[in-house]
Amino acid sequence: MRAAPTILHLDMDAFYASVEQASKPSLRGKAVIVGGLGPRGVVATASYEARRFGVHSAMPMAQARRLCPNGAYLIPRFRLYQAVSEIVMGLLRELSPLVEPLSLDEAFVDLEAGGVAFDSAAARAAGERLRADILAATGLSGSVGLAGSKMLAKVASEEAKPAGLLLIEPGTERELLAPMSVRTLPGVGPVTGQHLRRAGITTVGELAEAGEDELVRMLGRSHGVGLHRMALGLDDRPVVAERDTKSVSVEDTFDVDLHDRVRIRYEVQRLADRCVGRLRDSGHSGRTIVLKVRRYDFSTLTRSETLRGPTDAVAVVREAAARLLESVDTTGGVRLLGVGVSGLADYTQEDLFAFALAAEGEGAGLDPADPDPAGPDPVGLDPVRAGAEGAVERGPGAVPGAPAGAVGALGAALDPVGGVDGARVAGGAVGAAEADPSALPDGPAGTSGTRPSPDGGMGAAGADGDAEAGSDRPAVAAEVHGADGAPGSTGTPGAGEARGTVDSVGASGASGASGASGASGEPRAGGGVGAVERRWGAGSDVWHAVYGAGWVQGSGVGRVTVRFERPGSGPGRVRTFRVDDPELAPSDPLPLVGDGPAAAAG
DNA sequence: TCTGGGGTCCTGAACCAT
DNA sequence: TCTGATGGTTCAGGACCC
Repeated sequence: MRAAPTILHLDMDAFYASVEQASKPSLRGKAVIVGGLGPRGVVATASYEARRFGVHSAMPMAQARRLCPNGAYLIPRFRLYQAVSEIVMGLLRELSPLVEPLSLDEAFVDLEAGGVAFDSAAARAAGERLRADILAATGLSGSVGLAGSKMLAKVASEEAKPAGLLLIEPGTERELLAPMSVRTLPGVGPVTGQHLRRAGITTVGELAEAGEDELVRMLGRSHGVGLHRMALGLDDRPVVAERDTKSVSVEDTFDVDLHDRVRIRYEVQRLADRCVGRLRDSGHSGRTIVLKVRRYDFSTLTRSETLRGPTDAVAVVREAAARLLESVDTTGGVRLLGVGVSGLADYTQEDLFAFALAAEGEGAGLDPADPDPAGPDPVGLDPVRAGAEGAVERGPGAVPGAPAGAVGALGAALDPVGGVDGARVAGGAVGAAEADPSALPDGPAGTSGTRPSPDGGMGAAGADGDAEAGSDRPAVAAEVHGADGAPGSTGTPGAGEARGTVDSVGASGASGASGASGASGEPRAGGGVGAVERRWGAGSDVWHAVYGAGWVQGSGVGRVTVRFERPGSGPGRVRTFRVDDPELAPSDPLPLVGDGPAAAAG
């Protein structure tokens, strides 16, 4: 707690939704909801227009649709948000070397460390200047809180929202905090809040009066002491520029609960592959492997295993995850699976055992984690080590069609009864014709998985996968209703079994779309040389040789509807083309302002 | 109504070594 | 050798955050 309000907290307003509105002028002033579009999706961000309908973050998407049926529902485009975030963080670093990012849209800045401000007046001026600079550089608004501690700066920015600045003068904090809800304090969520309410404590003032001993008794030592200090406005935590990553994990929620044990094992393997890919990207190895299982009733359990030394070997992580799975009862169904690695080291210990195992198991098709060791791994190599990112990331998402087809085939091949899972995937998703055989876990399944799609035409909507597999482009699927009355493309939720990650949300839209939209095209893939029909994901950016930049508002029945507008323009006109119009091509997002994020976002 | 994904931190139990 | 105290590590679960 310092004597001058020189800790700044920046919070961008409705960040994802604001970026989408900035990038698509026709959505400005409209209710925009960004999040997962699958049947189990939740809202990541809602624009302030959507919040007026009662839509808010973490709300189930189905509920949001009921509250705001005419909103524009969009899949997150994290690459674009990241690019915008980098611009904002760059502006913060001009203020001080001590910048502590909390997420893409939030950060603390120590203004004293930057020599920018040592008193209230200078801090306020710096905050105002920052807001103006962010607006000029990105076209977006952010809210700024200034105080003598991180906690109070965060409270201040929350109070300042939207598009404001609030400075809490040291000495006034207790008075300011006293009437506020206990939920205002960081660390008080729904559970603790309820706990406190039952004890008759609803405001920060009451929390301060309760006394440390009482809070320790109720909440435990660490939480109780910390919360009491917060209630008194005491917080000495410094702004920390660099924070070490402690764990890396990936998880998928399935649109339909999984029952088939073979399928569950297969998904765990794929998650292990993706997790190792992420681990290596971050330059880490890790000792503790964690398996997470959320069951049909939403109960969650974790199982972990600590190895003798850190590893980043696919085979080792796969095997450990498979062992952990054996100790879990999945009767009744599984809605989520996750694999994580903690106990990170920033070096990779050469694990000879792992190498031996990898060479023996993955190369020779003897991977003990392979559900069908008899079939040689079509990839033939550690997909991560070999740099075949597609194989790793393809998964549920980047490539809705491929894995769905693959998985469906797996289910169908291994479940003589017809495998509810497999059957549904195969029926809804499709794209088997485009499914990369390397995505299949074994030979026979691969064979059946690569049969031509019976749907044909738009029925193959789910299969945009391979085009995206090797690209960094996020799956861009969206449903836009009411933007100007153009028909939105509503999928058939639940028809597929795509999962809820970012990319898999795309998959969800795609597989569910079954002829509507949701499938993204083949960005930079060379125009899909074969007989593959091009498909366009609603919300994705395109370029037309005559009309210029636009974005896909919907597609179906061999047609794609594009709205031609750019961040700097007014709302644009809508035109419809054949999906194979040679003058229409996918493109990268345009910069929101000037030459901003586009290049970086590409 | 029906609950994402990727994290961090804390607590308590069990186990082991000293 | 047995017992108890103590402390570190591992494991599992839960709460919270964005």
